Amino acid sequence: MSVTFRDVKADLLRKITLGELAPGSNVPNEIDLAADYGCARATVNRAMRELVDDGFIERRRKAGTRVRMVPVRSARFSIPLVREEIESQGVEYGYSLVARTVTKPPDWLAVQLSLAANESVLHLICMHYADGEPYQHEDRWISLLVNPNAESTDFTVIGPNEWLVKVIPFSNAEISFHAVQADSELARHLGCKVGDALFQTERSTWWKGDAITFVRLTHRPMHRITTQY
Amino acid sequence: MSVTFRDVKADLLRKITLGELAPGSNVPNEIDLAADYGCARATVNRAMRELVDDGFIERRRKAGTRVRMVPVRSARFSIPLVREEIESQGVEYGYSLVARTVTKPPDWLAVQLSLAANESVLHLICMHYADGEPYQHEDRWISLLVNPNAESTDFTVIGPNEWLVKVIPFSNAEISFHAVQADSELARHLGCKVGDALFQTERSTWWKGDAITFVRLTHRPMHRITTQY
DNA sequence: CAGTGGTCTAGACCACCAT
DNA sequence: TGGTGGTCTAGACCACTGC
Repeated sequence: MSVTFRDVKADLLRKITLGELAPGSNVPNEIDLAADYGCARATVNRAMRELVDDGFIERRRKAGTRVRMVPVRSARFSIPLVREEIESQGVEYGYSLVARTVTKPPDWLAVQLSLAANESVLHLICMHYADGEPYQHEDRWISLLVNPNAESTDFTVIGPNEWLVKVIPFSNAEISFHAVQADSELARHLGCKVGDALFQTERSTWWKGDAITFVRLTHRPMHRITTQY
Repeated sequence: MSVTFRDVKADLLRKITLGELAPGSNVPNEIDLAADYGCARATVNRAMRELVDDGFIERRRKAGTRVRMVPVRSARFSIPLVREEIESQGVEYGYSLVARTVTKPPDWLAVQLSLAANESVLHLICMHYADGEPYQHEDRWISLLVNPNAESTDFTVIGPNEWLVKVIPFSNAEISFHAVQADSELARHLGCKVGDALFQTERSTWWKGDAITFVRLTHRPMHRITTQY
C-alpha cells in the first residue's frame, strides 16, 4: 500500500502535537517531505492543505510553511431549516403566519442591509411549532425590490425561509448569535415568562451584492446549538 | 490558460443556482465533465470535492453525484482565546483568578466528560477584563487524572485556557451555545443585573479519548458572535 | 532572482456499492 | 460485477514573494 495523504497528515499532526515540530518553527518543504515519506509531492500538498484548513499551519510561497503559534480553533455549525430540525427529532412540525405588512424599512434595517429608505419591504411575523408547542419565533424582512414576487406569495401555508430557499438557492449571508430577554410579545408567542433568557439568531442575506432578506429567529427557552471539532 | 478547478466549480455552481442542474438531479460523472471542460479528471474532482464541502452536492461511488434537494447551510465560527479577542480590539486585557478548589466531579460533569465519580478535578473560577471592565466569566473544570500538572500550576498569573493550549495543543471538542439568565453571582462578577440575558459557551475537550476539561464561558451582556458564509 | 507553494495533466489502480 | 468516485504518481509550468 502506498503512502496516503491521511498518513502524511496524521504524521505531521503527531509531530506538531508532540512538539517535534514546535510552534513557530518551519516545516520542511513539499519536495523534501515527499522524499522523506516516499510519496508524490501532490500527496504531501493535499495533507498540508488540510492542515491549513484545520488551522494548524500557515503557508506562504517562498517563505515556506510554519506551525502556527496558537492553533486556530474554529467550529462549524449547520444551519438547518426549522422544519427539518423539528422533523428530524421525530416530532410534528407546525407553522403559522402571525402578521404581514408592507412597509418602509426602519433605520436599523436600512443600515444592516444597505437599503434605500424609500424602498418597500415585506415584514412577516411567523411561529414554528414542535408537537404543537412553540418552538421558534421568526421576525422576517424581505426586500421587495429584489424579490417582488414575495408580495403575492401566500405565506400562510409556506414559511418564508422555505420559500426563499427555493427562489434563491444560493446566497451570501452574515449570521450572528446572541442572547436577549423575552419582551411581552416574545413571551406571549413562545409561552415563556417576560425576562426569560432567549437564544437569538440573526441572519442577513445577499445575492450578488443585493440585499434579499433579514431574519431574527428567537428560539424557545433552553434552546442550544451544538457542534464538534 | 488552462481550465482551473475554480472555473469548473464556478460553472457548476452557476448551473445549480440557475436550475440548469436541478435539485435532486444527477451531475455528469467526472470523466464526462473533464471532457466537456477540456481539463483533467483531477481538476473536476477537486471542484466537486469543494462543492461537497460547501454543501451543494452529494457523491457516492457508483451512484454518482447529485445536487442536494436543499443546500446544506453551515457557518464556521472562529473560537479565539479571550486574550486575543480583547487585544485585537485594541483594548487592554486583564485577568484574575477568583476561586480554586480540588474536588470530586459533580454528577452532571461526570456524565458530560465520562469521568469516574471518585477521581479528582481542579475547579477554577476566573474573570477576564477588557479595559478593566468585566468581559467574560470562566467556570473551568480540569481533570487531574489526565493532567496532574494542573494542580501545581499557578493560575493567578496565566489563564487556564492559555495554559491548556500550551500543554495540549491538539484535541477534540464539543461546543455549544445558549442563553441563560444571570444569577446573583454572575451578575456580581459581570457587573450586570440579576436576570439579564447572557450568552454562554460550553466546551468539553478530549485528547485521545480522555476527558481533559470542561469550561462554561459566560459573556458580558450584549455579547454576540458573528460570521459570514 | 530563486525558492516555495499552487495547480494542472495524463495515466493508473483500487474501494465501494447499486443493480 | 461494472460504473463511479477516491486517491496516488511523476512531471510540468507558473505565481508569488522574501532575499
